[in-house]
Amino acid sequence: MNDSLSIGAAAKASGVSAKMIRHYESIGLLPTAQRSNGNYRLYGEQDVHNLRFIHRARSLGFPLETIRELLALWRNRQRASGQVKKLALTHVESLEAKIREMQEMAAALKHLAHNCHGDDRPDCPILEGLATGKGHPCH
Amino acid sequence: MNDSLSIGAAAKASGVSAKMIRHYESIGLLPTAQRSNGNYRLYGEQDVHNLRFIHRARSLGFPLETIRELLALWRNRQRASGQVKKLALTHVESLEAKIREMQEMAAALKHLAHNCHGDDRPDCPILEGLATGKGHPCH
DNA sequence: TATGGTCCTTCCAATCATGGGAAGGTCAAG
DNA sequence: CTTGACCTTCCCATGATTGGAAGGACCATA
Repeated sequence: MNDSLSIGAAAKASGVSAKMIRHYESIGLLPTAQRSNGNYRLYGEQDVHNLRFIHRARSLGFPLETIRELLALWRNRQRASGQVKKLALTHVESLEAKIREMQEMAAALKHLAHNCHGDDRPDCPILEGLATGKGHPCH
Repeated sequence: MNDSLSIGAAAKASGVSAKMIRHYESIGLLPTAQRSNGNYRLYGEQDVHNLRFIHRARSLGFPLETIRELLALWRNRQRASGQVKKLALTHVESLEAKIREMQEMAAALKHLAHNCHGDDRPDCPILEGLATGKGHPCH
């Protein structure tokens, strides 16, 4: 055996689960893996690099379709860094939009909860807020 | 015809789409709707109240299973407000956890993008960061 | 060599909330 | 009676990931 890894070993080495490695191959995010005599997938150093790249991009929240583009740019040594930066900043904007949205939810909810004594009594401004729309984010 | 609304009218009145109203009924979040002669669903004032409650709770990010509990508490006049408050604050925590996570992603990505000139040249710290793990959130 | 344990294979299904669309029934107005 | 807007049910798709079943392959040790 040379320096090839089984899918389980590649999973440990890259941080991507074996399940996901198969999935990424099936949707064409990864090239078809080499196979052993026993039909096991085999992974080399370059494959593990690819997997780690994907793992890091996922951990930054990039959707798989964007990762597909990032991989293509990564492999293309004639790429323009502007293209990469644009993908990154677009993603930052969508992250920040979601963050703002959730911050509004949390703030509205904390406001409602603040006025709720939270004991055994049935009186509850949270339910009232949900029922009437008072103290509700603009919508 | 009395004060009953069709599903489309109830959708407009509540902000919940007709598609979703049917879905909520199918998963037991809403009671089975009354039917007209022609088998159309009919909604009264109380149903629209329910739908608006659900719509507001969704807009605060509550998952449907929690909304199911909130509806039960809303209907139960012997509820303890502490139960409601607990559901609300648990949800606030999960919102804040997700917010923190996404803020870390955005910060790491902005850091990488900050060092990328973003022009026609191929040199790109963002791709390098993804490839090597430098400037990466603790993981 | 038999056997068990661990890895691998493929395929199918579930999550969560929502929406799209097909094929067909109902209803009001013209 | 036709037209068009609405309704019905049913199936499928999204995005990323995980779970499991059923079966084959590999390897160590007894």
